[in-house]
Amino acid sequence: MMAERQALTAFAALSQESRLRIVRALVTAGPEGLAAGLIAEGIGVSSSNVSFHLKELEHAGLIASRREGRSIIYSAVYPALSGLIAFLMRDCCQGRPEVCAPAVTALDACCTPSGEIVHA
Amino acid sequence: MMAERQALTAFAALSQESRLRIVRALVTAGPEGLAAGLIAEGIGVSSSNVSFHLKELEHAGLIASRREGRSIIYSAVYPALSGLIAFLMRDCCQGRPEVCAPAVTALDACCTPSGEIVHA
DNA sequence: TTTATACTTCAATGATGGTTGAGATATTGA
DNA sequence: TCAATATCTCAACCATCATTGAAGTATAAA
Repeated sequence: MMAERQALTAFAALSQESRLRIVRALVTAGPEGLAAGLIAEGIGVSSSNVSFHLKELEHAGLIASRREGRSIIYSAVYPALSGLIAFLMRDCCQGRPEVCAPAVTALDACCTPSGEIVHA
Repeated sequence: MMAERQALTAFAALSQESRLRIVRALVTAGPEGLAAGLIAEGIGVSSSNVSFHLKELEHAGLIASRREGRSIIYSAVYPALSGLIAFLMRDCCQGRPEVCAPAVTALDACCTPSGEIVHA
């Protein structure tokens, strides 16, 4: 059960443009993750800057890192994201599931890559 | 489809202790909402302070307000919360649903009030 | 209309956060 | 070992945010 302080740290981490883009990139990249250099290139910031933000995200528990050769690979910590969602929506409907059902549906849809397939 | 800027504003709004408590209180309160005074009392801040934070949350689109007599009633905007979750987890699993399945489960469980029932 | 209640607005203060660039550390190949 | 690559640490600067208290607005009751 995620604590309030943990949730606050996570939301603070996600409230900055570069960091939100990093997390989105790692969420879509999957468990294999991405090297710091690739991330910096992808979001268009300096290496020192991406390093700062990666540390923030790691401290918040949203991403994890491992060394591979001279690269450091970062990846999303999916359970932390699940926990955050659960914290936000806990006891959301007071016995009225129709109130929070759209949220469940929205999350279910996340497993359908890149929207256009929905129209197929 | 939620835009990045909208998500950033929402996460920034949720990254402050008083505001996170306000949202949690309104999420559990349900669509009827709560009067500003009750919210201030519940989280233990001054009326001027809760007013400031309620405005922030309203600008972020996470809560809505309506006047009822001399009270102003605030309530959670559930679709905004769903949208935020969807934005964060979009394309999360790259064809591997098992990666994001725990998030779906966590959210499903939100309709089961106060956690302990999980152990039953 | 006067008084009380419920909230909001405003300005001033102190605290926190983001960016930058220079220098340091770690790994690899020549 | 030397040089190149990849990333991190640090300090300084500027910008943004939270809190407070006083004054203002809106509604309702006496």
